[in-house]
Amino acid sequence: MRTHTCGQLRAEDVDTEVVLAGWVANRRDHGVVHFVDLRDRYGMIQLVADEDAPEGGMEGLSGLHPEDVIQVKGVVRMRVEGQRNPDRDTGDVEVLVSSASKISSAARLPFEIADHIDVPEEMLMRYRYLDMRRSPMQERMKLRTIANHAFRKALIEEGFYEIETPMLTRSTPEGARDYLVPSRMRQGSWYALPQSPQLFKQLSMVGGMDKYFQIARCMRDEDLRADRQPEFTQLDMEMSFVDEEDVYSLVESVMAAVYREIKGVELQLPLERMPYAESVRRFASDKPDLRNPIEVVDLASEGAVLDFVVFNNVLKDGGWVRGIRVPAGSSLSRKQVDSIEAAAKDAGAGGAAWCKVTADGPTGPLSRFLKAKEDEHPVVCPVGIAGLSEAGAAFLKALNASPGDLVVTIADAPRRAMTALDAIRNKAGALMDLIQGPDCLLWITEFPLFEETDDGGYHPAHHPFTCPVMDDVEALKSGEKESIRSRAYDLVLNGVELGSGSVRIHDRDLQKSIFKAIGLSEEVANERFAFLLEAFRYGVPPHAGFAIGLDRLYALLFGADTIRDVIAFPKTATASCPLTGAPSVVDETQMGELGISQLVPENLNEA
RNA sequence: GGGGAUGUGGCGCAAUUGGUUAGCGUACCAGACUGUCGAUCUGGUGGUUGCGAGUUCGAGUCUCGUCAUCCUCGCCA
Repeated sequence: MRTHTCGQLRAEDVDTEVVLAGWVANRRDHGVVHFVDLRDRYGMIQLVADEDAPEGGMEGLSGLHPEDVIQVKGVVRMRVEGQRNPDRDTGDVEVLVSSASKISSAARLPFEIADHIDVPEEMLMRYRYLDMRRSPMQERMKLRTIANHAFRKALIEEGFYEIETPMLTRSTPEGARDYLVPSRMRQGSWYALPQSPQLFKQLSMVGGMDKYFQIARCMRDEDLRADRQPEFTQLDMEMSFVDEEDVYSLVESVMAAVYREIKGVELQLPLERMPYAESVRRFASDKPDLRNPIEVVDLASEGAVLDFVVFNNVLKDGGWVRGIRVPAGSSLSRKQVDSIEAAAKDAGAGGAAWCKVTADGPTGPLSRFLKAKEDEHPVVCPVGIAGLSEAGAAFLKALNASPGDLVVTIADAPRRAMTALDAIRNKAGALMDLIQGPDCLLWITEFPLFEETDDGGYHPAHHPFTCPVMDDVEALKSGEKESIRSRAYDLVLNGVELGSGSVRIHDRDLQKSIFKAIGLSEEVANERFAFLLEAFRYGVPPHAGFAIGLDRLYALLFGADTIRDVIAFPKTATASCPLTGAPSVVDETQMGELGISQLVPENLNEA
C-alpha cells in the first residue's frame, strides 16, 4: 500500500516515485496550489499539487478533510531554497502528487489532532485513539516499548525465564480487595484476578526455575489516585538461593540499563540505602525525596516543646509534635505560607503552626510562645535572635533555625502527623525551589513486619510471605509484634514508591507462625494457602524477589504528570473506562449461566 | 466512606457580581487567493449555561440536591 512512510523521505530520495498513505493532518489551499500534510506514526510529509502536477494531483488533494485517510502517488522533489521547513525531518522535500484516493473519511473531530491544544483529560480518554495520533502519546508508547525491551533484555541476559502466570486465580482476601470472576463450570465459586503474581512466582522457585520475571498486569479493586489505577503493570522478579544483596544488585543493574536506554545517563551505583526507622524519623515518610534537604525534628524528644495547649494535649494522647525548618523560608509570602498550612490540612492534620525567624524576634502565629514575657529577661541567643524566652530559644535551637528561616510545626496523632509532615516538607521544598538535581533512587530497608490495624490487630506491612529479620524472630514468639523488622525493602524514586520486595519465608513452620500472628486460624490458613504450604514440604530454595511499578516509573522517566499519561487505555478515578463505557450492566441470561442474580436494581447502576 | 476544586457552542475562555437577543478566540463548513507549513482574507453553521428542584418580577450568576471529572484522607497485604 505504500513504498515509504511519511517520516522517511529526504533530499536523496528526490525524483523517486513514491506511494504514501496516512492521515490528512492539515490542508493549505491557495487556489492554484494545494498543500496537504500527510501524517503517520513515522512523521509528516508535505504533499503538493500545483501547475506542474499531473491532472489527478490537484483533483485528489481537493475536498479533503482533517484526518481523512488517503493514499497518494507522486514524485519526490526538492523544495526551493527559502521554502524548506527546518522544523521537520522531511522539510527539505515534498511530494508532487499525481493521484490521490480517499481510503476512509473522517467525521468532524471532537478535538484537533495537534500538540498545542488544551483538552480535558476525560475527552482525551474517551477518544484515546485520536489522542494517540498526537505526538505526546506517540512518544510515550515508543518510550514504553524501548524501556520494556531494555528490562527484558537485561533480565534474559542475566539468565531469567519469562514465565506467564494465570489471570484467573484464587482469591486472597487478606490483601487488597479482589476483582472477582464467577465460575460457570462450578457455580457459586469465583476466580480472582491477580493482585500480583506473588504466589506463582514463589511456586516457580519451588519448581526450580531459579530466576523468574514477568511484565505482569495486576488488579486491585481499591480507590484510585493520580498514581494508582485499578489495573497496572509491574516488572515482577524472583530469584532462588539469594539474599537481599543479590536482589539489590540485580534491580540496580536493570534500572541502570533502563536509565542508559531512556535517559542516556549512568546511574551512580550502588544506590543509597536507609532503614525504615531512620527514614520515618528524619523525613516522616517511608518514601522520602532526598533531593529535598529539609528534615523533620522531633521536638518532644529534643525537649523543646513549647508550652502551647495544642502541643500539650497532643503529647498527652501519645501524638507527635514535630517540625521542619525551611531555610530562608521567611522570604515566603503570607499566601505561600498559607499554602503550606493548607497542604497539612489537606493531608488530614488540624493545621500547622508556624513562625518566621528574624533577628528582631519571631513573627507569625507561633511567635508568642517563643518570646520572653514582659517580666522575663530575654535569652541571649547565639544566632542573634532578639526577645526569646528560654523555651523559645530551645525550640529554635532544636530546629537549628537562624534569622531568615521559616519554622513549621505539626502536632497530631502519629499517622496523621506523618502524612502532614511529609506534605509540608514537600510543599515547602517546592515553594523554595529546593528540589533539584539528578533523579534520586534510594532503598528503604528493614520495614516493620507488621502494622497495627484500627481494631488493635496486626496485619503484614508487606505481605504474609515476608521473612522476618532473624534477630527479631524471638520477639515473634513472645508476641511483641510491633518491634519485629522484616527483610522487606522498597525502591524509592524522587519521593515515589517505585516498587517493593522481600526475602521470602521458605520454612513451612515459620510461614505457619506468621499466618497465626496475623490472626489467620490454622484451618483458614490451611484452606487458603494449602497449595503453598504443601509445596513447602517438597524442598524449597531460599528465595527473594522484587516488583517495579512500571507505570509509575515511566510517568517519572517520561515526564508525565500522572500514570494515566503512560497507559494506553487508562481508567478514570471511579475505575470506569470512558472509551468503552466499562463497567456495564450485563444481560440477565449471561448472569443466569453463571448462577448469579442482581441485588442492586439496574436503574441504580445506570443512573 | 470523608474533604476539596471544577462544570457556559466541539475545545479554550468571557458575561459589568440577580437585569435586554449569553460574547470572544479557535476548530468546523463555504468562498477567495501562486509557495504555504498553527497560512491568510471574507462569510457562515453551532450553545439556553452538567442534570433536577427552589428563591425571585427576573437566575449562567443565589440556595438545596444530584451526576461527572480531577486532587486528596482513609484504603491500596
